[in-house]
Amino acid sequence: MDDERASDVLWLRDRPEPAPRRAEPLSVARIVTAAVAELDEHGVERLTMRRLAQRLDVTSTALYWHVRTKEDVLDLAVDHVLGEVPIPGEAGPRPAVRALLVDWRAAMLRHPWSSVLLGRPLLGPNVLARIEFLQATLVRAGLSGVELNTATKLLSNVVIGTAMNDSSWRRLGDPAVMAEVRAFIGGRGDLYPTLGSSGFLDGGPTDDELFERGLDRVLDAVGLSPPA
Amino acid sequence: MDDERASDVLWLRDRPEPAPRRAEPLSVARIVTAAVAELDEHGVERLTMRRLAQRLDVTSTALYWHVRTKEDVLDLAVDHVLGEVPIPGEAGPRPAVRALLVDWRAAMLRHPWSSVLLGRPLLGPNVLARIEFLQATLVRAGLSGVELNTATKLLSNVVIGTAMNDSSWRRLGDPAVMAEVRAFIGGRGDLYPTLGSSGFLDGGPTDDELFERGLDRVLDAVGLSPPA
DNA sequence: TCAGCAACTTATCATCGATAAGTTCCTGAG
DNA sequence: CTCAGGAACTTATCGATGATAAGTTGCTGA
Repeated sequence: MDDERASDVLWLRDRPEPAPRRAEPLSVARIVTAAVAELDEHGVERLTMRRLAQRLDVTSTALYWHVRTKEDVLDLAVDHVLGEVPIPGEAGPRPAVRALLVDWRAAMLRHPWSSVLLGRPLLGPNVLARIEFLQATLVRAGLSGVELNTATKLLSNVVIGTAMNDSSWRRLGDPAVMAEVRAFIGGRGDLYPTLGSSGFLDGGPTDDELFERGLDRVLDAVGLSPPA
Repeated sequence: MDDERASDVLWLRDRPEPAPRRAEPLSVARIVTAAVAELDEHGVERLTMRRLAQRLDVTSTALYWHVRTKEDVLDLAVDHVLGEVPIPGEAGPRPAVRALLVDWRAAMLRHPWSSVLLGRPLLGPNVLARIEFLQATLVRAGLSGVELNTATKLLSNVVIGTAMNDSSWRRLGDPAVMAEVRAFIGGRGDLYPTLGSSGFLDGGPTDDELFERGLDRVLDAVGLSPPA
């Protein structure tokens, strides 16, 4: 791609082959799809404009025709992940909110790199649509004013926090490393007596169960009528 | 530092001046302090091993004597921020937990770059000490088993989520940009009817107030005896 | 038919993280 | 007193990376 030199001598150079006729032209959509795939496979630190271009069979500079910076690509990728979150249909406010948030978290955990990229303001259309739905549903449940905004922020914070935490643990995946961590903390009973023996690090319910338990508590606390 | 060429001709080169006698030698602690300062001033994307070295009046490669990679520096910087969070003294469980979490959030918002770096597992001594305190206090309040771990995760997730969200909004600080965002969302009443009119983006209580309100709800929900 | 623009490629930068190979100064054993 | 040796640096250098500038190509419509 970026390499591949031609001869310096004019007459020895290959004639510019029939030009393979690009099947489908590049587009922002294709770039984003490729970026998400690349991120899923190799993680955020290995996403390079060149690697991305290679995957699309283009030179890296071609990307800049469709996209202004690499950051644009990352923003688009994050919003793409949120596009995977289904917006609940007809349902009572509580089940609707619960489903939205559970799926939101699940989508982020399917793409663990996405939580690393939450640093910048989330303003993509997919994010906004989900926050709009969240808040609209809370309104439907009778919230308003300060209570409404408290609940909106609290709920989205819980999801983002959990995605952040759980996916970062998941990212160090290697069970050997995980065992090392447990051994380190468990071995320092002087410093971490509670953490070492509470089952916080191992055993017990899965992340998902703990999250859903916590979420139900928050939904209660926020004033969404408890499940029948 | 890294530049500054000498003559190629041996006899024309300056004699190696008296060697300014380094006052205090480099150390991991000094590196971290400088890193935090640099991050506070210029943000995460401008932290460079060279800039960091320059601030310490050393060449960039000198840093690698004390630190293995740049990531080490970032990990240390994040843990340093958590070191600023005071561990509450004698107090009832609820006020203690509340104070810890409020201060935790405040520390992260004082260093808005820190939330961007939460991607990796938090295993520094300062983080662990605070999580240990959190969980120990919850035990003191009577929690145990699944309830305990649910509460621990939920509470830390709420803090991390809020730090993430609020600091990313704060980071786009420029009121002009903020106004632009508001105008964009408010102008799309077709897409975002609720968000545009709920005061979610502007007016009303500050981030801090909304956070503390939400936190109190969660503390209730988690089974910490409500305040007297 | 040909001007002109969209959609690329080639060439090239400055900058970055990191390694390898010196260099210098201080310390302590003899 | 000295001098070996290691701690704490510096110089030189590498390959990658994000990004820009300046071509090049081929389709389209007047």
